[in-house]
Amino acid sequence: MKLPIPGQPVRGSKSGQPIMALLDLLGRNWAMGIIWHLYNGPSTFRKLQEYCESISPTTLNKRLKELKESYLIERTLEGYVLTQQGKELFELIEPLGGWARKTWAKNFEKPQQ
Amino acid sequence: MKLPIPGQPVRGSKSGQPIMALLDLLGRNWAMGIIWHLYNGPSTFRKLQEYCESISPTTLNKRLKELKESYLIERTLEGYVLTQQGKELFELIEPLGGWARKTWAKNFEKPQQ
DNA sequence: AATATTGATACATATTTTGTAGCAAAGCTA
DNA sequence: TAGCTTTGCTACAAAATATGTATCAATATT
Repeated sequence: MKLPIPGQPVRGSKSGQPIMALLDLLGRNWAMGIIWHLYNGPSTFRKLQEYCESISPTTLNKRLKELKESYLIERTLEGYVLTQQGKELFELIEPLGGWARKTWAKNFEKPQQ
Repeated sequence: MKLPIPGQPVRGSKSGQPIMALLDLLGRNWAMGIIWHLYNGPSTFRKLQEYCESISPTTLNKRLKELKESYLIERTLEGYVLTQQGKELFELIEPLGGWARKTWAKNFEKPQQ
């Protein structure tokens, strides 16, 4: 899958508006999950495989490459880590957690008896 | 593709933590793009097809169904619209737009001469 | 009554992901 | 130093998804 690059055509925008490029990147299987997990600290390839419970190594490797090329993660001696920008991005996504739990999940609760 | 429901196993979490269910849902092709476009107001199926420049009707229809069943959009006489929760979700995602443009996109600019 | 628009479906093809196996490199252990 | 283990990753077939084009029935418009 082609790396979505702001300013170049991406899925959703021929002109490659940055937000569309970002949504294309983040909208790929597991991309946000990887960022989510890495916020807790460095993680090895195998640890990420465990965390992301059903990711295949092929896909994990593809996502890691894409996120690296997008300046969101990097590989260090300790394993994969978020870059400064990766952390910023996580912090933007982070509020979804509380909302999902406090608001959205309520829709799916079984009706009380 | 199975609808990800909080509290049930989803990609990324056997226990179906709400955030994982949400990331699974939003991580599907075009899901965030659809929400993004609908924030501007009601839109018909055909309009969405235009906006989401290369979505196929099959996929659009699938995403619309999923987002409806997830209480994020609904169909009215005016077309598809965000529900209250859909708007809340958009507002959580919205800051990504500015960040993508002001921070992230800079990485990809051609080096100055 | 004829035409256009809309929300969708059918279906073949293309793309992506999974799942399993396995490999080479590096680190430990005896 | 010879064997285990762990790690990051690749191969590859099978399964799941998405695309692209055609088309349809229902409704709106002229």
